[in-house]
Amino acid sequence: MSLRLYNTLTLEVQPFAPERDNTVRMYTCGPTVYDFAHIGNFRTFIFYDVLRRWIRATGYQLDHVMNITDVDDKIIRNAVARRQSIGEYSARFTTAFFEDSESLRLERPERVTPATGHIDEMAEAIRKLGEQGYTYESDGSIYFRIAKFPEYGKLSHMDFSGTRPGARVDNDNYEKDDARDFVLWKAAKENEPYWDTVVGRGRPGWHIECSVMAIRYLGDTLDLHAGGVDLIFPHHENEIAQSECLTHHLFSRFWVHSEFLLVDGQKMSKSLGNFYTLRDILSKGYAPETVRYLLAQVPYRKALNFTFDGLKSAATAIDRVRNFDLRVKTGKFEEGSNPDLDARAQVATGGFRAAMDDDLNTAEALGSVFEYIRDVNIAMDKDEFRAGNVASAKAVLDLFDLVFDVLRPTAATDGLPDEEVEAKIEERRDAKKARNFAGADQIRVWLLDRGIIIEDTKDGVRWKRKP
RNA sequence: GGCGCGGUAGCCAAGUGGUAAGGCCAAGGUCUGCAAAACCUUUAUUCGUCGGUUCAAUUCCGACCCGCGCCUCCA
Repeated sequence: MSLRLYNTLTLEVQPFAPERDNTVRMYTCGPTVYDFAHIGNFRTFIFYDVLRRWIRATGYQLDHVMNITDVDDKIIRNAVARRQSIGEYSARFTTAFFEDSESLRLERPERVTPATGHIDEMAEAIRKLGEQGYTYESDGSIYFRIAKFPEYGKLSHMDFSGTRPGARVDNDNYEKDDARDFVLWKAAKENEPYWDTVVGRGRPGWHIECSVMAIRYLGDTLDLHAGGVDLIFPHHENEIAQSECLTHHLFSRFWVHSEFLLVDGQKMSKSLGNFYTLRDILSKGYAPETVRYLLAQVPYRKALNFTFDGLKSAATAIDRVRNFDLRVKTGKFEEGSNPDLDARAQVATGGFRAAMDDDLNTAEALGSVFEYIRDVNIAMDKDEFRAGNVASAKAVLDLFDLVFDVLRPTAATDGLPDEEVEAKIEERRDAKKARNFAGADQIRVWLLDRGIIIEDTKDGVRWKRKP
């Protein structure tokens, strides 16, 4: 079985493979850096990351481009309010975004492209669209005339044929011929940053940056374009219109969209005020990988209701896998190998792969891992697990961690050094030998207070740091 | 109103035309000096409601109810 993905264009799950050679050309809509990203935003970025990792696990190379929207109305508004340039203002949040991404263990796309680094190319694209008659000007701004693109609506599956033209006014008070027309280029206004370009003085509309940067780096036709479901209309619909009128080629073969993160059953959003940033969560003492696990475990096309109970549950589930990992890596097993257990591992990895191939069904993939863990724990309890089975157990854990990447605890900044922990464990061992259990328990509590958890096993003492 | 998604145990959640994975929580138990970890048992005669097709439906069809999202900036 090979990778299949739900394509918003066709509303079907379809086999996915790159069109040319072995490289997947993928574009994802990145953050608008006007504020800290919230964990709803990060649900989508984690989805990109899982998708990336599984595309590579499938055996493809990746050329993944993600934009940074570093010029837009909110950035301008906030920068002006602080008497900063938009560059100064957005730099801070771009940095914060990548810090958060790193703590969530998100792989960095092959190319990260800021909008402000591509203004002239956007202007040139707009000029070309104008040459071909797809645009019109109004008060110095340039609009895309959707009436010229009959396929408009094919992604969002909306029918615009009955849309009546008429003078309507959008939020920015720009005049448009048709309510659905969208702005490609905004005329310079007072107190706003602008660029002098072949289409005049002003700044780009939002949608054009993605079209221009995607085509520039990945070619006329992408294999895959991803984003949150709220971008289907109008953003991605507009990208298609611009791009396909520009190149006269299909813009993207696959469109893949992640569902929302909800809070109290409602979309998490800045405007509703019901959002948490990653920093909010971490300050409550949760490890970033807990957030990663929580957001990755629910398949990306299902809305996920965020709760702190869910977060706690995620932390415990990670612990279960880590305990098993520790048991595999530190256990003392008899020589030899139990063929049944290697076969069992095969079933687990096979189930995991099949689930991931099926439109990234992470929930089912996890089921496969947890069933394996239970069976092997049982085998270990019965002393049926052999040293020769360690390799296949590690293979299951490696496959799990290739996607979920939560086994490694985020390093505590102020932990007790390993040597001190070992020394204390030695001290406790002596106390136990002398049957001084009170003393031994005291040491255990002392260590626990410092985040060290001691476990006595028949093979000796095992310890770990509290997550 | 149009388009799309969803309603499965206390919570999260997978799934198939033949009788419900997995995780968390809870209770009891095994093991242990005590813990921890691990394991065992218990927890949905039932999958929003009502019809239909079928030998058989949670899974297919229809109607209805409820929730969410997009249709305006938005992951």
